[in-house]
Amino acid sequence: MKVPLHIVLARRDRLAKLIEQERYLPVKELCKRLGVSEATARRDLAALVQDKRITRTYGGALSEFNDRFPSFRERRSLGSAAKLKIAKQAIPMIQPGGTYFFDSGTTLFALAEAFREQPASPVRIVTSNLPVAEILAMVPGIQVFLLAGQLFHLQSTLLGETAKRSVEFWTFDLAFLSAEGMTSEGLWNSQAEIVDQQKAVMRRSQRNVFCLDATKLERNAPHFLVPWSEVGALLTDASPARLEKAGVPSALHSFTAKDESLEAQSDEMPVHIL
Amino acid sequence: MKVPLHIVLARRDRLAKLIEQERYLPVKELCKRLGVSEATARRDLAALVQDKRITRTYGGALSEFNDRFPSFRERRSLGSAAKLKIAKQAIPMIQPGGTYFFDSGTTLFALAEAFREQPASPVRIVTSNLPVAEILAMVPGIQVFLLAGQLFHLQSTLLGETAKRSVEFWTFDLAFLSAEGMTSEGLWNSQAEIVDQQKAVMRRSQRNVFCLDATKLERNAPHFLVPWSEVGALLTDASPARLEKAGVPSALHSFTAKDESLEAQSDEMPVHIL
DNA sequence: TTATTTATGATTGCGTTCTTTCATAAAATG
DNA sequence: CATTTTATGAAAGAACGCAATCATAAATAA
Repeated sequence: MKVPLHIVLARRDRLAKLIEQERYLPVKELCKRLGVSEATARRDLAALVQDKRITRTYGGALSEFNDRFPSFRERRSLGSAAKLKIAKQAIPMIQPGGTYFFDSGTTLFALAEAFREQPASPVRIVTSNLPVAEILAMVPGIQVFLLAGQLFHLQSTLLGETAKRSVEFWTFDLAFLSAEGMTSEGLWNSQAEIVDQQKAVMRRSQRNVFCLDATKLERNAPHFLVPWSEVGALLTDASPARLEKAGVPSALHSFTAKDESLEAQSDEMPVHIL
Repeated sequence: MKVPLHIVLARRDRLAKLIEQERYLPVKELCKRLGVSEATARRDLAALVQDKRITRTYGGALSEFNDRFPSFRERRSLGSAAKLKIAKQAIPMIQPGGTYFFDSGTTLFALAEAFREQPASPVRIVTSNLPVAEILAMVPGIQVFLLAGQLFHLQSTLLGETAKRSVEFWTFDLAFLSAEGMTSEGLWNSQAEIVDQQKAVMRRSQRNVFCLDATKLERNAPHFLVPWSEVGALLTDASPARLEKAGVPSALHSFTAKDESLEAQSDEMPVHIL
């Protein structure tokens, strides 16, 4: 029989969390835990695969691991040229005495690694990104604060209601944020909880700077984050031509200083910033 | 046909590494990559399961994720005999469905390491102790929550006003706490911020269990934490005689089950609990 | 309210994986 | 060298998972 939509979505969320926690679960086990038939479990799994939140295997399901959410340590090494370019442009935005938020994701980890080499001091860094916290806590002059929240080891990030609430303790001079995809409408992310948290951060921040490499262009994700009108700045290695074609407002195409040596390492053109 | 033993073992090693790299591989894929029949692949997989190097699923195999972070394996060994004894006594107190607080400090890290080996499931673990969070977040069935707070790298712990406030989100069935010293008056700690946070935790917890090895006996520290009257239970490897001499109330000397094999490993006598 | 939509679980047929058995050929063993 | 041991792949049948179909009942829309 039909069931209210919010119940279905809540169950799928529970399902995704179960798989995230256990890393792998066979279909039968999922049926037992959710109290649904195999047919429904399969349908839910198919929906989560569609949203790229899990990976299906014969007889079960894995938490997402290969293309979009490899575990943090695996992802670190990938796509470093583009991320380095973005980081180089972001670092001058960090001024002594300020309070900055670092979002989850490998792009922000790359920024943290670069920032560690030429830190502004003193600064306060607030993050839900454990690897970021760990490397920056070692640097003299940097105070590192973690949000509260549930720790998901595959992403090494803190999420959930408590994370969102602990954002309210802060006001940020600037928040460095990331997303899974950008289209003409704006920015998208794959998990509702991440979006919620990011929105909470944006409300507490004077400026919001989004860091997305070119692979995110014209890519969709299940949850809408923000329209371009609310994006303060975009740091990317995508060319103006590609941004134009993807429908990113031209106000966000404007250049900052180019770094020729870095450009040579990437097939994309220079970094842009409003 | 029969094949030399070292070839077989080398192939199994390759197989284990493949699975570790990819986290999951279906049997057919393994056959292709190793150039063997399904029968042989299955037999190899069974051998690796026997050695606890992988986990088998219907249609494939998963890496055994504890082995994916070798740094934790190294750290596992440095738990002293006293801390192990305390951990062994603490673990039965952790019941499925409960919410538990793990304090900062190496004693609680040792407890977390022991708990990981025989976890109750499902449980919620709340901590300000980053190493504890990291190792427990990998265990299926354990939900790990971090408090907010400033990260102090030397102690790998979260402290400060935000940490204290984020304790207020929780109520604990039981809190495992540590301290720097115990005297006839009660328990002491070295940092005011730690004491503040511990007091906040104790207010939110139904039971408070303190874990202190015998070296803490008759040791002072600058900040007073609690009198013995407010201590729910004490887990220690100190003998009743020494506790008596140090002025610890005899109500806290009472025995639980002894573990003879463990006693032999320590110069101190058995673990006590109220 | 009535009508429409749709989430669900049961069923059926098909494809996949698993276990067991067996013959074979090469390694081990003496 | 002769004998024993055993790693291998093939095959058969059982067990299992999957996609498609369908009736049902509850949610949604009118």
